[in-house]
Amino acid sequence: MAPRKKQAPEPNTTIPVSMADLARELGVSMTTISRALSDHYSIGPAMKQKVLKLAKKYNYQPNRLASALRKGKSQLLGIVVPYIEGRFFPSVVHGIESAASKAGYNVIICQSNEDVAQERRNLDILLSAQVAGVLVSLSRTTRDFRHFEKLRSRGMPLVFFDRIVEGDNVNAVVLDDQEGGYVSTRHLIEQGCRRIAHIAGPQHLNIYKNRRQGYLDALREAGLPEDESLIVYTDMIQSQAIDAMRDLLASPIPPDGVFAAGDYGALGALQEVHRQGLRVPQDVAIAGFSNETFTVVTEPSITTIDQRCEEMGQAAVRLLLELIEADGRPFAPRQVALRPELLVRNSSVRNSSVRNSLVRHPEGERLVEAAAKASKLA
Amino acid sequence: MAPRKKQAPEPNTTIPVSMADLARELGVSMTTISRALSDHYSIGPAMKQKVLKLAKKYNYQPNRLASALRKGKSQLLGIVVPYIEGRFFPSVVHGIESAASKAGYNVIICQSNEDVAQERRNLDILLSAQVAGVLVSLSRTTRDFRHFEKLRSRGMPLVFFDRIVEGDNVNAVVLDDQEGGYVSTRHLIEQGCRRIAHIAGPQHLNIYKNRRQGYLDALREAGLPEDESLIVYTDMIQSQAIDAMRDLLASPIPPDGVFAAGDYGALGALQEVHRQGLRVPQDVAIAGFSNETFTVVTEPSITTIDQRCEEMGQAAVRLLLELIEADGRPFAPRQVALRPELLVRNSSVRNSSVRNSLVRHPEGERLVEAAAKASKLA
DNA sequence: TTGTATGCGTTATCAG
DNA sequence: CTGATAACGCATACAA
Repeated sequence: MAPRKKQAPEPNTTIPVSMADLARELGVSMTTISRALSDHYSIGPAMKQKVLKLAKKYNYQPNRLASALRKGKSQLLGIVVPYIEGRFFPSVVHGIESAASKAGYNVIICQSNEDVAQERRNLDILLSAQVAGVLVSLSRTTRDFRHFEKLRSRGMPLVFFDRIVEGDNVNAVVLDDQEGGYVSTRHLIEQGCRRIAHIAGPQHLNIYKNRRQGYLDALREAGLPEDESLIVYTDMIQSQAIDAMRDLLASPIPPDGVFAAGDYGALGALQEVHRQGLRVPQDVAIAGFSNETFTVVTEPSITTIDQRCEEMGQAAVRLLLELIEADGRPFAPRQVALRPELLVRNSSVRNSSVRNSLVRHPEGERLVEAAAKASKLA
Repeated sequence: MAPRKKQAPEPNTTIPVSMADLARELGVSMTTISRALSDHYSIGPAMKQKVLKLAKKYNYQPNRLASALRKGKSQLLGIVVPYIEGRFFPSVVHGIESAASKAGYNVIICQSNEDVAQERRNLDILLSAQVAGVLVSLSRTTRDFRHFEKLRSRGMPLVFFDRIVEGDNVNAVVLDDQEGGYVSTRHLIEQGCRRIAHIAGPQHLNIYKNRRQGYLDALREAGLPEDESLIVYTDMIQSQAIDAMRDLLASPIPPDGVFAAGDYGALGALQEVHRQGLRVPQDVAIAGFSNETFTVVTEPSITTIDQRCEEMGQAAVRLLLELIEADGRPFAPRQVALRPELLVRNSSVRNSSVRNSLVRHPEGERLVEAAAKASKLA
């Protein structure tokens, strides 16, 4: 029996209306109703109008569950991210939701909390929910990828973003970190730096490895020596960057520029340079990576790389929709690498004419205002 | 006809298995399968084991769509937020998702982009998706609340958070902003400030109105005069706060403390005080609001109010689940106000002994590390 | 152009 | 304790 409440309903309670109800009211078949509502070709315009009008009158809401059950595909996309915090993932999710909703899809969001087991469970849940496709950014503890095999065997469209399974048989969207390291370093070189240090992150993580490689590429291109003593490996946290910078400044020939593979590294470097009474960017120019919110509020503001978070989300959705539309037909997997954007700010600009024009760093202000807007109600 | 592909399936493609399949294989009825899987009381333990084993063998995944369709309720919660960016909303969503998934629910997330029309559309979509309940933070352009009436008439459980519909006939979770303004100001008073300015936000927004009221409460309690010339109204952005601070410092008796109703206000104040060669906190102590990420990286770090974002999400889910479980039975609406947490940092601590112990501001470091962790892969 | 009939996968009811 | 059956709301193959 239907679980419809037979008991006396609450005072102002409306019971939802179904296609069958509309059909009965109009004295036509459900088929007709269905066709009118889904804008099927074989439907008389007069009939269609009548149906639409009645639907509006009764405030008809299609039941997407029923539709999805029947069609075997819902209008839902699943997202699995390690967590929804910090600057990066929320922005990507923002991009995903926007792109998805524009295409008529909604998103179910799951957090793996950096835990493979939970990642696995999330995938199962999304399968159960009959989502049309899945977007995944890997948990840090994921070393074994069999659970994704399961999705594949079920024919579930799958796109990775940011933290991806390496290889050319997966669909994925990433930032071109190597390019990011390259343009940052080249920028420092263009500003006259000749001895550029690198505050590196953990090299088992691809992003940091690639940023370092980009740094080396730029040095090589400029004919500058690759000096391992100028590279300090850290966990990319502020305190370690401070130590790193202290060591670098204590060396016989201290650096005149620093490319940090993360903004917290750049921040630590900036603080230590200041502490030693040196000037940024005149004595040491600094560039970071990730466009953290704080990079525009430091004194001076920090040059950094924007990771195109929203674009990443959009690109991932685009790819996923293609995959969904392919509907099981052969589809050549694609890996998309987004071009990072160098945001030049005061921590790196030595040319004074350029510098003056940058003092107001408009893109920075935009960022600050956007962030202020984004922070609660402000 | 079922849309099951009749064409030759892809090489390693598995077709999903249903209860009917299991029933056939075991030679029992679907009813039995259903009961075994849903742990119904009237099922033999032997039978149950057999079924569970077979389910595992075939990797059975229940179809939640079918279940929800039949039961008239899904295991989905809907969230409508203005956007997923900045510090606040992502954290709340994080809290919501965690609490929901712990209770066996998943969340569909929708952005209104500060647009009532989209907010309305989102609610319709969520109704269509047959969610079990809805969590809403109002768009800024929402002045008319009839669309929520529709949810109510459908008996859809609804909880507001942060940006709520005022009144005691709604379920809502908010931060106690007045308390926040109060404890911040009292803290400044305890640090010896006797002339405390207030950088206020737009007063048509409740949060800012309430923070201002809390500020006044603290002054009154301490017997300090309420001086309107010490209150500057801004849109809570950095540039306006700089101007505000300049004016305040130019007055005949400049303030020795500033409570800003937002961290961007505190930041601007800090910068202007420094620019004028004054010291923070010795000459002017400063406190902000919202615990933005940058408040721990400024020099000095900024005392602020934590908004309990995650707790807010959790509380909202708790309330919503109660509502869902009440299942239409009379439920007295409840408004929950979370206690804000004062985070004392260097911008406000004048007592040197306390100050030294705070130089490392452990909660700040935790924050920084968490943020670093949260920023991409770091 | 419209109608009839059936099934998607699950669960509730009722009878054994 | 188990089974047969109907129904949730919708979409489609097929007949008219």
